Order: sequence, then C-alpha cells, then structure tokens
Amino acid sequence: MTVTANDSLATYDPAAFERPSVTVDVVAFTAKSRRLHVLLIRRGVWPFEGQWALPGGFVQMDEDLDTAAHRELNEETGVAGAEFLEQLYTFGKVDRDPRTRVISVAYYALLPEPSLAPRAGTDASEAQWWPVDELPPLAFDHAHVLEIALDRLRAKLGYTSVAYALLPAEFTLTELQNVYELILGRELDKRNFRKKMLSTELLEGLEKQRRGGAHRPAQLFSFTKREPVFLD
Amino acid sequence: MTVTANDSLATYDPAAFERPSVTVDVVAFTAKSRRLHVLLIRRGVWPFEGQWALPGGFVQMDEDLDTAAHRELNEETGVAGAEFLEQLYTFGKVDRDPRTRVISVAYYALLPEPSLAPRAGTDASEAQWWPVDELPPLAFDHAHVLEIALDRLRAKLGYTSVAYALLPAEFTLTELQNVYELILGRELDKRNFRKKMLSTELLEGLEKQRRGGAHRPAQLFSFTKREPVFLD
DNA sequence: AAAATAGTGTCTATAAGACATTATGTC
DNA sequence: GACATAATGTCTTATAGACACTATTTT
Repeated sequence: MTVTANDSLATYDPAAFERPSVTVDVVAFTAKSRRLHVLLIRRGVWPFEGQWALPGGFVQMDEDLDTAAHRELNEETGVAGAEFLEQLYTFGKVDRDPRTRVISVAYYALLPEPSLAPRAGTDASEAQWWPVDELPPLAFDHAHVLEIALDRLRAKLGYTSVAYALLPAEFTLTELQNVYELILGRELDKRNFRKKMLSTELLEGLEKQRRGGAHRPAQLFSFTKREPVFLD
Repeated sequence: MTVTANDSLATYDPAAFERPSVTVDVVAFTAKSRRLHVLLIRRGVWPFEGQWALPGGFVQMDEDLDTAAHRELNEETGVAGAEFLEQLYTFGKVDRDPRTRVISVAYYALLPEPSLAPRAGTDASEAQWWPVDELPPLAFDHAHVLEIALDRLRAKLGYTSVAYALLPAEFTLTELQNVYELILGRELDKRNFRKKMLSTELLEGLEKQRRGGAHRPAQLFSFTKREPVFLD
C-alpha cells in the first residue's frame, strides 16, 4: 500500500512527497564454451563512465516491472523475449547511486547459448558476454547484485527444472550435465546424474541423435515442460 | 543501475523523468492460540477506507528499505525491533493502486507470541492480529502479497531455522512442534520430529523445566543461534 | 584397430516415515 | 490413583553416492 491509513492529508496529493527513482537491472546468464557467462554493457556516461555494468534503466510509468526488465534487456543488448526472467531482489541502499536516490528492482534471466554476439543496443555503447569467474570491475553495487543472482541460480538449480532455460529445445544428457556442472562449479557422477534426471518426468527421449566426431552418437532429449517445475 | 549508458541527456537531470511512488508493506506473522496470525491495520482514508490492509507506507529519501519497513511497522502497529524481517518481493503492477503509480517493496516479519495487543500507531486507526485462515477482505493487492508471504514462510521453515523467530528465548519441544504444525497446516509425528530437531546442532537443552497442569513437566530448550541457519 | 564419447547397474550408507509404550508430574 | 502431557527406539523404505566396464560411431 502507499499512503498510510491516517495520513495527515485528508485527500491524497501525489506531489506531496519527494520520490526516489526506480530502475530495473537484469543479470542475464548463459552457458557458453563450458563456462557460465553474464551479459554486461559498458557505460557511456557519468557516473562510472567507461565501466561495465548490468543492463537496466528507468521503469516507465505505464509499464509493469517485468515488462521494464524485458524492454531494458532488449534495448541495451539486443536480447529479446528471454524465456526465463524472474525477479531477484530489490536494492535500495540510500547511497548506492551517486546521482540521487535510486531503488533498483533486479531481475535475472536465463538464455540458451546465444547464436549471435549481443549487439549494442540503442542505449549502450557496447554489450558483451563475460565469464562469471573473470569479471571486470562493475559499476554501482552490481558486483553484489550479481553474487546474489548466482546464489539464487545455484539454489534454484537444485530444486527446480530451471536448467531447461539454458538449453536449446533438443539436447543430450551430457549437455544437460554440463549445465549443472558449470553452475554448481563441480563435477557430477555421470551414472547418478542420468539416473536421477530420468527418474523425474521432466525429460522426454527423442527418436533422434546428435552425431559429431569419431564416437558413438548421443540420444537427444527435450524437456516435457519449458517452465520451472519443482523436482520430485 | 539507473540512467542507462547513453541517455540522450549528456548530464543527468534528476527532474527529467516522472517517478513512481515507492512504499514498503509488511506482513507480520506470529503464532498465537495455536493458529498463525497476521497483523493488519484498518485504513482511515480513501482508497479502501475502512478496509483492512497490511501496515506500510512511503519510503523516505534518506532511509534504507529495511529501515523503512521497521519504521512503518512500528508507527502503524506499535511493533518495534522485529528480530526477523526479510524482503519478500516487489509488487509493481501499473494499476495496483488507484491513486497513482505505486511500487511496493514487501517484507515479512516473524514475531514471538505478542504479550501485548498491538496498539494502533500514529498513522493507523486500528491494528489487530488476524488468523491467516479467517481474514477479512484486504485492500489493494494485499491478499496476494499475503499469499506469497505464506508460501515463502512455509518453504523457508523446511530448510532453515526460521522457527526460532516465532518463539521466545526458551521453549519446549512441543511448543516448537506446534509452530511447525500450524505453519505447515498438518500434524507431525512427535518422535520423528524430535529425532530430527535434536540431530541438528540448533537446539540447546537447558537445565530447566516448564510446569503447568497435572502432568509431567517439559524440558526447556533454546536455539544456539537466533538467526536463520540452513538445516543440515 | 584406434580414438572418443555414449550408455549402463550394483552395492552401501543415510535419511524419512510408520508406529506404541513408559515416565513423571499435579490434583 | 487418575489424569495429562513428556519422553523414548526399532524397523522399513526411499534416496544419494561411490564406483568400472561395454557400446557405437568415425577416421
């Protein structure tokens, strides 16, 4: 709610209070060359000019928060229609932005391996995928935001099917295992992994194979539901 | 972040954009007479005048979000210094408030059984504990907010030690079990519950007993850490 | 036939759940 | 001694983890 029950004003006056700015910032993850990557943009203006930052920007008066997150991601990096985009946390420390009071509603997105390099959007001078374990210094409190996003992604991987959002429609069990390994940062046992995955009803075996290289081809699978589902 | 990298403005002008209002709302839970309760206030002004709502109000320009949540809870209900207060989710649908665009950062708080009835604060005409399964109609999207808070509390009870925040410093195992049962909404097996709880290192047995009524007294326990801890 | 990745099963340890009786205080 | 709640252990089942060899394709 907004105006508390008994404001001293008998009627509501929207201009009565000074208001903070509200932005959305997006932590977009993808799995690429066996490493987890995040999409960053290089800032063109003060403050933190020339530094890398999360894509994001002002929430407009006539758009929902989720819509704003999609829009900013698209405008600044060219990534449109992220299949998975979820609110992460709202960061509102008084001094997190040197310009004025800015409250940032952070989102995180999961994307299948990008076939195209991100193009710099209309608002960003440059957009680029960075491996999460080799990041440049980040503007504002974005290093902190990113850490929280990583924690959430790791946790969520354990009890939901979010991995689907990092994979294309068809994939091999080895590719699925790679996604788990690169997010969790440790190796998993192949037999146990497959046993567990196939015991859920999340995967559907296809009548197709992926061949590539001098070895046995792998069966392709797809997720029965491309939406997050709780495991077990 | 806030202003995107290449705003059309070369320098930042804080007055350039129309801004939404930002509020905090607090879902305060307690365990009382074997039922889970939420603290609501009755609104004194339009909109939803006379209806029940979550305590909350404007975030001030010079206070952090957590601080604002503590302050509003105190001002509107007299509850000060909640031991557990955690951000829940940010609600920002364009039309969630009939007055103007209002983005609400929701928090949830856990309180030990209140010894005093809540007093109406300076801003609220009335404040009262309501059983979560017998709520009055709520203002704004507060019924939705409350549902999300309940889901979160139930989930968190399963994998952390949050129950400590709903209990006084010293309690019996039966009291602890009651808290679990009333949040989860089902009965638990006494022996299994105690076995599991005592196998964690969360509880410390005290050399004290609680007597009351014509029966064997119960041993008192306390939590070793009064902060949320992941189980196992 | 050599190389490379796919695919498969058993055994063990641990955790979760079902279940009933005895203990100790008050009145 | 009647009553009321506290306290306690075993067995079964399900789940997680360690562990090594065979299968199939390309070159």
